[in-house]
Formats: sequence, C-alpha cells, structure tokens
Amino acid sequence: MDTQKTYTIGELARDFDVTTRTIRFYEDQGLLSPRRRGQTRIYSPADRTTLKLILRGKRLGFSLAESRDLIFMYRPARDNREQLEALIGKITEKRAQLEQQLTDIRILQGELDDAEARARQAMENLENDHV
Amino acid sequence: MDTQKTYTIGELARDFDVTTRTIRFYEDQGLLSPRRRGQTRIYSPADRTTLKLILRGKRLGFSLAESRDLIFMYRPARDNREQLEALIGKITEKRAQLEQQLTDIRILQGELDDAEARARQAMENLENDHV
DNA sequence: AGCATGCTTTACGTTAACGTAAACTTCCCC
DNA sequence: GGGGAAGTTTACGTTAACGTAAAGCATGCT
Repeated sequence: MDTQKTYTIGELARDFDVTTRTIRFYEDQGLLSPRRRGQTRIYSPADRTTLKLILRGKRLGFSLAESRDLIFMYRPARDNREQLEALIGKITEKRAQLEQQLTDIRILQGELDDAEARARQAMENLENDHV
Repeated sequence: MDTQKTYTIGELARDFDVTTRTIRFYEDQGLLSPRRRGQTRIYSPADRTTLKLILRGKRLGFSLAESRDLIFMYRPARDNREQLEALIGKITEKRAQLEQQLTDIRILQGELDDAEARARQAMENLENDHV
C-alpha cells in the first residue's frame, strides 16, 4: 500500500510557521530532497520529520551544517569500520555540547529567578515609598 | 580600597578564546563599556562577567541583542512600575524558551543514544560477517 | 637608536540564512 | 476564457557577527 500521506510545500510552511523560501533553501543546502510530481515538490512524512529536526536544531542554536550532520548521524548508513568510529566520535562530541548547554541553561534559570525576585521586591518598595 | 583586579583586552581574549576584534565589536554593540586609561581599554571584573554572559548566550544560540537584554535584566535598574512589569514579562518569556530548549535537548540526547547503539551494532555485524 | 609587542582606529570583506521581487506555468472556478 | 491561488526558477538584497588589513601610537628591551 502506497498510502503514505504527502504534503505540499505550502502545507509544511503553514504547519511549521516558516516560509516556502526557507524550505526551498534547506533543499538547496542538501537537507531535504522531496519527490517531484512534474515540477512540483511532494513531501513525505520522512521529509516532514527532517524539517522538524532542522527547526529543533535551530532552537538550540545549531547551524544548518550541524543539523545536516545530525540528520545523517541518525540515518543508518552502510558504513565501514572507520566511518562508524568517526560517527561514534561525533556523537560523543555532540553529547558533550548538549551537556554544556544543560549547564548553561540551569545557571541562566537561576539568574532569571534572582532577577524576578529583585524585580518583585522593587515593586513592593515602590508601593511603600509611595505611601 | 581601589584594589580591583583589571584586565587588558588581550588578556580577556586569551582567557575566553576569542579575538580582540570580537571584544571590541561587543563594545560597539553596547554590551561592554570598559574604562579607559588614555586610549587603552581597562576591563573590570564586572566587565569580565559580562563577557562571560555573552559567550554563554552564544552557546545557547542567542543573538547579541538577546544577550544584551539578559544583561540588562540582571542589572538592577531604577525603574517605575510599568518597566518592572515589562521586565517580569520578558523574564517569563525567556523561561519558557529555556524550557523548550531543555525539552529539545532531552529528545536529542535520546536520539544520540539510539544512533550510537545502532552504530555499535553495525560494528559488531561487521565483525561477524568478516568471520 | 632601533625594534618588537600590544594597544588603537578606520574601513572594507565575508559567511550564513534567509527576504524580496520578477516573470512564468498549472490548475481550478464560475 | 479570464481571474486567482499556489506552485516554479532566477537572481539580487539584507542582516548579524565578526575577519582581515592598513596605518599609527606607546612602552620596554638590548
């Protein structure tokens, strides 16, 4: 059964809140390669997932090159041992980067807590000074 | 006692592994404003901390504008009520963004685990096929 | 004195990630 | 059959975040 759902570029753009230009740009960069019906691009659920991965990467500050690496990391490839070892090395690096980000986020969260507390305190003081 | 440690631009550049151009650029963008001895920039511990904040922001994918906002959020300012409420609003937004990043990171970590497991499996298979 | 080191300003160059506009086809609707 | 909506290609424009180069001052060796 070839009953896979498909999407037009406009649908994806709406669903993910990006422009069609953006989606075509990602294809240009080798991150997407949708089928074609004539000239028109037809996106599969897998393409949709890839797009989701790219946008998640963006939220974490990754470049498109980094996201492409991640995508190809996740896609199983018929590799020889060297390639597999290189892959594992890259995975290890990414993991370290994510750990660093976790640390950064936690610290920042704490600082936001402080900042909010001080802001609320300042508002209370305004009240009192005003009285 | 005015015995605060100070830094030259070159020292900061080495310590944080950025170029002096980068540090001057941040000043240009209003993120840093070091004292001067004549022409020469003199950085205080506070300036150093600010630079650290900027670089942490970069690791999380923040633009310099976002980092500047964060810095001014953290610096207590003599504000009126409207400004304080706006500040609290911004803090709340940032918090939501950080939560999203946490979610993204956790998912990605899981995917990296999968990818590594598959890579190791593939290596084992290579061994066996080889025998 | 001469020269290296490290600071300064000024200014043009570069890359990533799209935005924007123009000109064209295809399909659907009434 | 004449719009209108959504797709296409081509191509130039834009912004952020620096890189790179040139030319000049100050300081400290040797």
